[in-house]
Amino acid sequence: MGEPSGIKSANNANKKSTRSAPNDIDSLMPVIELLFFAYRDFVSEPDEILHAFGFGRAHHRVLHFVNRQPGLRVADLLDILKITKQSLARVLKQLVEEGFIEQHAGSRDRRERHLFVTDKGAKLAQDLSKPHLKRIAEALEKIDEEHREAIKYFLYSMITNDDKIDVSKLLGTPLVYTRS
Amino acid sequence: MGEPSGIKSANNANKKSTRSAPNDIDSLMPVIELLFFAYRDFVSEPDEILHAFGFGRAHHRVLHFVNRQPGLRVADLLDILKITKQSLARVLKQLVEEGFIEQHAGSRDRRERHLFVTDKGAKLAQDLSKPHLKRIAEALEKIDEEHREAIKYFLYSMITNDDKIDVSKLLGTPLVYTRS
DNA sequence: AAAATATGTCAACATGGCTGACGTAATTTA
DNA sequence: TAAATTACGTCAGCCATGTTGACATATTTT
Repeated sequence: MGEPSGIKSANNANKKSTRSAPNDIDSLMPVIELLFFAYRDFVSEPDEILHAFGFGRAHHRVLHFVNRQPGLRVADLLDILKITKQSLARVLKQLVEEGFIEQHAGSRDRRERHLFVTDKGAKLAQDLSKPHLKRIAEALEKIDEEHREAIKYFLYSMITNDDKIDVSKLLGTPLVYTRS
Repeated sequence: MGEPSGIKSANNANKKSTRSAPNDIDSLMPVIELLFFAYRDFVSEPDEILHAFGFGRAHHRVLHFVNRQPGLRVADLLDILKITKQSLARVLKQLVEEGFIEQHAGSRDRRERHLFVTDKGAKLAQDLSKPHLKRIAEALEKIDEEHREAIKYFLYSMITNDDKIDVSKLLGTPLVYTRS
């Protein structure tokens, strides 16, 4: 993540760059609403696919993160999803029973359950990611690299401070967020 | 919305600007995840406030949009939220009964119910928006105007095409999205 | 041997989606 | 003007997914 070139590191030192984009309520409210609309529609296509499998968004999230990080432990998943183990257990159990995810006891610590997608699970994860990747690719295609960094930086900034480090590790970004 | 300066209007004509930001899966996946984490944490603070009132996210959405657009009709709200009237009725009823929202029959068409927040409703809407505005303001403070436009453009791009016009109208943005 | 940890499970509850069916008042249309 | 359509409300029930609390089991750490 870090701070791309266009990100101000000083405290609003550059007056000019802030022109016509004040941080008043009327400028910020549309961003709140854009986040709502973006998320509303972003999840809509996967939701339809999931429904055909008798699954829901909760299954999607589990499958996604297990697919992306093979060997993830249950505890890791709880940290990522921020739900209770009972909530997770319900959907994870279904995914395991229906052959989308496999569990293997840890070799060093055999209490741990390491999670892996099966071929079937990988296939579904890929199908679910397709509409997401398409939306994002089509949007970013028209956006310069510098701006893409700003977009990622903005989304990253929406994360609660205490969780930023965890997320940046998870995303494979070695940089730790620091306030300017 | 429109297309800010940094947005490419040609079909990837400028090779240089795309360097080190390919649209491969490994570059795009973190954006999917950032959207998840951003939303997960974005709603977390309002959720806590709502809980103290015995309300949930559904109440928040209704209150937010009615507050932002006084006189909104029930049908408008259904279009915005994309839920069924039965789902809306449940939360709207509570908000009306508890004095956060008022309904007034339309003057031209008396079948219509126009919705307005009461003072109490406006106060709660404001309290709920505070953590949102804070997160966004702090993030955007460090971001140049040009990049801010890119961020809004990106979020707008996540919206399903058929709904883009509605949203741009709602946001008070006169520009209609057009593909380049 | 005792304590802590990782995970699983049972039971019950709340929120907020959904479908389907039906009702009522007001407006529009044939 | 009678009939159709529209805007909205409501009843009933189902499903997904969040919650809390309590307890069990295996394994590792102290």
